[in-house]
Amino acid sequence: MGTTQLETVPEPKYWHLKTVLSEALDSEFSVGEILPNERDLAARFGVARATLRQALEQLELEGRLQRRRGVGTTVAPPRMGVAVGTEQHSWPGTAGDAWQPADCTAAVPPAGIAGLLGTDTDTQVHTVRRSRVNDGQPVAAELLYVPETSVPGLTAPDAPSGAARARAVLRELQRLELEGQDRAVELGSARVEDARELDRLPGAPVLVVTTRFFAGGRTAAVSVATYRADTCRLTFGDPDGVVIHHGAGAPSLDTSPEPVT
Amino acid sequence: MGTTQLETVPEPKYWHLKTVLSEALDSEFSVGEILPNERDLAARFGVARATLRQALEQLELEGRLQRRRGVGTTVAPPRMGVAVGTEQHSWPGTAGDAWQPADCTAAVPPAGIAGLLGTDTDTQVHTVRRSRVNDGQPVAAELLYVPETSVPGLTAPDAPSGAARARAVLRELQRLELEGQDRAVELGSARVEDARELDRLPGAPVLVVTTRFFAGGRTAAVSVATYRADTCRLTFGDPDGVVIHHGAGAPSLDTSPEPVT
DNA sequence: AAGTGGTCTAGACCACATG
DNA sequence: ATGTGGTCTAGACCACTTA
Repeated sequence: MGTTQLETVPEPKYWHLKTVLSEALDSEFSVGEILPNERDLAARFGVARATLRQALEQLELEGRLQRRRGVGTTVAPPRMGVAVGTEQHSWPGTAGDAWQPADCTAAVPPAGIAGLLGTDTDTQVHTVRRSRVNDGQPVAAELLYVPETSVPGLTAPDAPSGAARARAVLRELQRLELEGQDRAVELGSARVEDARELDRLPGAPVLVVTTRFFAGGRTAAVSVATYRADTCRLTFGDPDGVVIHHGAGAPSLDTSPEPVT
Repeated sequence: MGTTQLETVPEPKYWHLKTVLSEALDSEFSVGEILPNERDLAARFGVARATLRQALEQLELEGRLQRRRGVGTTVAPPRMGVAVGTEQHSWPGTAGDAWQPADCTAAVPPAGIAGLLGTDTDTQVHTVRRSRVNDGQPVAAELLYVPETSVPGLTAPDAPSGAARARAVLRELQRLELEGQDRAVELGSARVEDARELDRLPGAPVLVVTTRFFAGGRTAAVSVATYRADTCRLTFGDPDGVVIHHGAGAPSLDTSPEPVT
């Protein structure tokens, strides 16, 4: 065998493809530009469409591309920084906290949430749906679970339904003294309802931020916020932009205007 | 048409499969148990292997499964909570901060990092590699970028190479007064080197935590830490466990012992 | 109606871990 | 040597958007 064969471990095609495309995106395309369709791209690189799609999926996961069925694949803008830590030590619903209450129902929370709240697994709690919009684009959907004992002013099922009731629950929360809170971030996939609200397909990758609010010596409320992982970079502390980290190890500066309040 | 046709939008097969498997995992399997192989599973459900794999991929993304080439697919334990916010306002390298210095070289950082540090795009900086292990399992790999001006005690290229030099850089950092820091979390995919260290395949989903350290009125160091997204839940604030959020919307309590620190 | 990305199939071969 | 998951192919059809 006279061939050189330097590659002891040949790189998978889709990985190499991803690298090539990534460099092309940096040099030959600008934000918002549409790429050739998948069939053409696959033919151009001499691979099957499934292989090309594997590369595109990774690039989308890293926030480099945006794909929309029936439309095409476009070059995504840099991820926007969304402040998560600045409202520290304040209740949800405080004036100008970037969230917009959408709805409120009484429902039995998932078992895990009930455990955090210390309620029975068959006890209904106020369930407030809120959504967060940045730059005119939906970036997060939230479910806020508030036991009825946390907002005694509303125990009777008299409250109006929908957005009005949501605002009422948030208003009652403000009356409590917030003693502390607690956050966790993990990767998840969008449930059907969240996906619709985030303008993504079900199963799309999301960053799930779970926050516990403490008052009166116990957990007074739990928030589960799902952020679009492709377009969002969660910032804690100073709301200044930080860095964009491309998976390939070539971060670039984020110069977006950071329009968060 | 006399058929019922209630499903206006038929659910994709892989999505339904994922739901079925998820319920099976909750009821019929225990942590660590190995599943039947992909070919058998696909046959059992009457789908192509690629379709089954699409469902398994999602479940792995959500931390429910662990797949290892040549071995098989096993039921993953609940995600472990790794504290990210507790060492707030302390330099990296402080005693018992869960990180283990591995190496240090002088290298030109990626353009984005250079921008954050305010160095020229062709200036070398100390680049410290550290790794973090929880429960005997690698959970994160970090690159810490320290401009030579931040640690003037080491400007000469006399320092020993490798781990010793890494410790020296960290030690010098402690001498500065930390004025603040700044964090951002985003989704990324593991670079080849990180993947090897995290015992994952390249491209595996990771949570990238970028931290800026401020001292002397400027950015004195930048840390880019990549955490395994499948096994880790990043906790901020109190190091107590929070919640596990299964993508399907059925969170369950995390009862793991939280061995942080 | 045409064009896009999303889903699905039925194969094949490869890299890796284990016995 | 065997069995596992990982990669890849060449097609097909579907759901969605836009014109």
